[in-house]
Amino acid sequence: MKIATWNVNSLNVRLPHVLKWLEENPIDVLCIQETKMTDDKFPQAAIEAAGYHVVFSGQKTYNGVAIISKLPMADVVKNNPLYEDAQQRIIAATIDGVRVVCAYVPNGQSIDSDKYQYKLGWLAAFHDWIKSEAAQHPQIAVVGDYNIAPEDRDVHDPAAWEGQVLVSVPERAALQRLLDIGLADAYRLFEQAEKSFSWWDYRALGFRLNKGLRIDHILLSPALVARCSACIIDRVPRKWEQPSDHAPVVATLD
DNA sequence: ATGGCTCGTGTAACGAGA
Repeated sequence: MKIATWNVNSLNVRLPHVLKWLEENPIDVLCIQETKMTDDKFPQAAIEAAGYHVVFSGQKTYNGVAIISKLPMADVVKNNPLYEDAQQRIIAATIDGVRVVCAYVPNGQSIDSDKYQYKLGWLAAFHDWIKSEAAQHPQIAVVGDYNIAPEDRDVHDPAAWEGQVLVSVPERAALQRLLDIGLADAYRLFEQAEKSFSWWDYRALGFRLNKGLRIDHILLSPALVARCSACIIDRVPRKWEQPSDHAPVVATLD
């Protein structure tokens, strides 16, 4: 099973990219974030016509998540049952015995913002829910746009970013608490090139100069770590016309 | 240089993203 996560930054704009990428890559499960559309606008028919099942949870303008899967999905959950949230940021499903959680973690905007406090509270509740999900599902993958760069090596210019949102100590601690449940960052199970990122700013030639952050992650339970033979970031669609600012992260489970 | 670009909204700028 190949499982991927990709923040598409508007499925309205990026549906052709998603379909092209699925056509060119043998992906079994693709979790997408920032669909930015209500469920009545979701392009379900186009995705099903491409040979996939899809479940989705969206809202107008902001957020919105979906899981696209070759195999049928069961036990679909939208949002965290432990956390009242008007924003649509989580969808989960069980696929071929694997519990897949697709999450769009709040950005936080800046560390002095109300949105930063929302992010930390959201992450605390997410931790509690994932802990119970992991206890019930030995094979669990918790994937998505975490909006957190785990370490300085995941940041193009750690000095410039020090203490800022996406790299601050409380955010990194929240991510570490998720790992402490027993989950592993699939990307770091393997040797990777230095300066590997999953997001690059649209501005100031961010991608061409590789000024990026690694903020999209695939976290795996021990039973899935045992099955995981590769994890890569696919930079190819970031080079396409009118790209998302994020690249897909792909884990191979044998 | 706290911007740079790209979204949605709505049809002009502006908020938000990261």
